[in-house]
Amino acid sequence: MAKATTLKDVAREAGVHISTASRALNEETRNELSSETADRVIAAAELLGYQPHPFARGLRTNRTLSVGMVLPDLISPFIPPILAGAQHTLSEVGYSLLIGSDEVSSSRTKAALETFLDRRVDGLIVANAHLDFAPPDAVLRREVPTVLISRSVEDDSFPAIVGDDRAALGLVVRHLVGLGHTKIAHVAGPLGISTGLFRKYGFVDAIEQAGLSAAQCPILDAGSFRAEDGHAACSQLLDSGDTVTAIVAANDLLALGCIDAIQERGLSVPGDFSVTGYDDIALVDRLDPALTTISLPYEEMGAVAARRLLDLMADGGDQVETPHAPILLAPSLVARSSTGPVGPR
Amino acid sequence: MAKATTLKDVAREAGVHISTASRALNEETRNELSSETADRVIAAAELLGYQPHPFARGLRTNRTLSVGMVLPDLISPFIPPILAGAQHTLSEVGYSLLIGSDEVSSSRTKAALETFLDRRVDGLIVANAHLDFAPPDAVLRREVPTVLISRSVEDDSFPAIVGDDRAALGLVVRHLVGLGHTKIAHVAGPLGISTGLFRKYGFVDAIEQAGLSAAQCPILDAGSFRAEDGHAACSQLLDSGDTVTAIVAANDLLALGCIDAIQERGLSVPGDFSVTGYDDIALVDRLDPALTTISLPYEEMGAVAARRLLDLMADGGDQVETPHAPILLAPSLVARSSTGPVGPR
DNA sequence: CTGAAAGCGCTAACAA
DNA sequence: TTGTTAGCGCTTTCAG
Repeated sequence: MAKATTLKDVAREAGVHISTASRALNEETRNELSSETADRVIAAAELLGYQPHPFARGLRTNRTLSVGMVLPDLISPFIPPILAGAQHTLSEVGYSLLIGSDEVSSSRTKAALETFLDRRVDGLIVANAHLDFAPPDAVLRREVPTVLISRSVEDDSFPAIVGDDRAALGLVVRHLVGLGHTKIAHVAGPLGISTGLFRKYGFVDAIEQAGLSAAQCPILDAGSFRAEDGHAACSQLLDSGDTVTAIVAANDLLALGCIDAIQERGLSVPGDFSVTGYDDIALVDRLDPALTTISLPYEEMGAVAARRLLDLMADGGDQVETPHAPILLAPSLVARSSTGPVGPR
Repeated sequence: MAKATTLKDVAREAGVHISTASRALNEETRNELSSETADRVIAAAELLGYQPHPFARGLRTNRTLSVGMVLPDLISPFIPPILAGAQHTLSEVGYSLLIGSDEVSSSRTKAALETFLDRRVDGLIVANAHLDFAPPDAVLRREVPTVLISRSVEDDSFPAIVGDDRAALGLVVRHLVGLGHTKIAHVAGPLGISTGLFRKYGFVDAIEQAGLSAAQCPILDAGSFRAEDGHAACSQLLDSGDTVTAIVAANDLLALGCIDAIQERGLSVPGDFSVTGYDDIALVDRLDPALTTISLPYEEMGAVAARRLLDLMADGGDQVETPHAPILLAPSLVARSSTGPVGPR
């Protein structure tokens, strides 16, 4: 690797002292110089293809212009848009994004976080949703600005960007009630993950708001967000002889598993049961039946999180200690053919 | 931000000189010390929670332990697994991954690449597939180890990890021929992108290998990888009165567009036309008809690329100049219900 | 085996 | 307006 041209080279080329060159190349200090020398230095830098060494600079300024992002994984359908939103927002203002994923293990989350801390990132975006996860001390001590995505923390001690699960479940339940359903089941996701838990709470709330009988609206725990577990939970429901006419699943995959279980028994969706999902992942609009689901602006979530983080970092050391109210992003209902009026069954 | 403990602190705590502390904490130089002092330093480091500052180290060693990855976008279904494969492989050996996406614009690719270069990444993974893209000089001059994904370059001057499009199209065409098809059309993707172009070449080859008449196997250019363009290309084919019985699309989305166009005309898949896709994206197995397609080990592609890059970086400055034969990853055919025997039509 | 000292490339006081 | 001088935290000769 040919060694890069340094500031010293530029200074020599321009016939000035190295510190003069530094000032000329730095927006904020350029006005301390005569425009002639400044121009000369800039020309020299251009000529030599000078690029400041970020490490040398960072060593002085204590900033890395990088932020770390921890994700539960890279594959789940709603993750890439979040990543994209954050990446674009950050790169526009010169920040680089480091990524780490934990593959659903909170020990790896911690490891990823510690790697980022070691690398002295200027900020952190944590999209890990495990409720049992405790961040490293340095994070807790607010030494590095941090925002949460899809996860709120009990004491609001960090800014959080979350989908409004309560509103979403309200939309879903009202949609079903509008179709005549009064006995509605919920197939819940993993309750150790905030999205799983909060959607369940949202469901309970929505049922109450709608004036339905909680006793007639059972909740099944699928324990995960996978289709097979939705299938299992729904099978159990169907075999129990329960008389619900609609099933609200905590995400799209669980909903697909439910539909499988229903169809396996020779029953139809939405003829015998209406089923709803959550996330509006790709191609669920093309399935038969097309899935009624909740759409969330995931890309915007990433972007909002990044902007919030930029604000935080701009505030510098004086971290606001006051509780941060979570920023809720509005969901929308996408009604398709997996839901319909209550049948005569 | 409370200032972190430095090597100097550790040295003072252990009662040794700073350089001694450095040696004790460095695997390779530890044996130059008496094990007692070494242990003492290590204990002190542990006690103070010492973490070496990567910038200070990087400034000396000229290594950043980071690699940059440029992707066409973050959303396309086959991208996240590639990213995941690379990320895991690299993080296991202590490298961090910086990501940049270009949103299908080669100017942004260049910008991303230059950002990475400025940040002095130790290596580069370029998954950008634009054939008209010219990398920055520094990359061309081999100043930083680089591997390509899903893109091979004419002169084999960079190692490339690619799916074996030729083999894949061979599988597809033989599958169709096995079902009795002899007139097969190809709906090609964008020809300015290597995957689009090479799949087209692969199709032409496969037709020839199978001994079919090229004249009876038309090629339509969809110009993109989107369903709507597949729909348009296929509509044109259907309206032209052509007598093909099977359609090989360059990716799954194009295939779905083709199926739409066929069904709109009251025709059936696979009754009247067999249709194949490419990529095996999520949920195409649940569509009606379920899509026959090609599955590629995308996660492995990311992992292989990362390993290849690690090798390259380990080789240090002495970049092998000899041409690098592309590493081909084997595709597999996933036969589903969108293909069937030639009908009586 | 350990200490001294130089310096990676840059910025930020402080002088002139 | 410009130059001088210290370092940022670390590794690495070079002495001892």
